[in-house]
Amino acid sequence: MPRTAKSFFLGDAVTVARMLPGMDIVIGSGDHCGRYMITETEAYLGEEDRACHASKGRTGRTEVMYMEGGHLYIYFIYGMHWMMNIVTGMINEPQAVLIRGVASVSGPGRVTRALGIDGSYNGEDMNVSARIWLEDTGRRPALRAIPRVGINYAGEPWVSMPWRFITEDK
DNA sequence: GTAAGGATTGGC
DNA sequence: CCAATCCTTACT
Repeated sequence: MPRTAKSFFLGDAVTVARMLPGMDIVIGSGDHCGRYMITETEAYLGEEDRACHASKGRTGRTEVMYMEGGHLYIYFIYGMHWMMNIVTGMINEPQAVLIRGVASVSGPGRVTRALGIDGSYNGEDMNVSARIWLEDTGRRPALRAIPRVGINYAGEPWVSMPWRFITEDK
């Protein structure tokens, strides 16, 4: 199965977040080799989106979000969890999609633990990386679109935007 | 330098 | 409900 075309990542985060469920993350590095079907995503859409880290502007942490779509934005939260995001859009359009679930693994912290993702993947380009990439399986599962979680601080309208996508069969 | 809080999880 | 646990950001 071919690696997803680079153009796929250049769309806006909401569009990409809707298309990711059903696709496979393929990760291969030594003792961690695997294929994981994405089941849940959340879109974070640029500096205007108060829930998006880029709403603080360009900082050391958010720098990778300003890169071209296809790069990984990995950050550490609550002193114990890695979060995995796929950057989307053109250069200087800070958007990303949080991977909240893969088949049989629910929760973004559990996803990174299952895949062995850590800070060393921050900035990795899925278009060229030899250890992690995306494959379009052609599956397009039915989705529920509901508000994002854990972002009450963002206020309206951001807290109510239905930018969390989860496969119906869960 | 200091302080506040977090795109979560697991345990009580 | 709440602690864990440390990084990022904002402010002095």
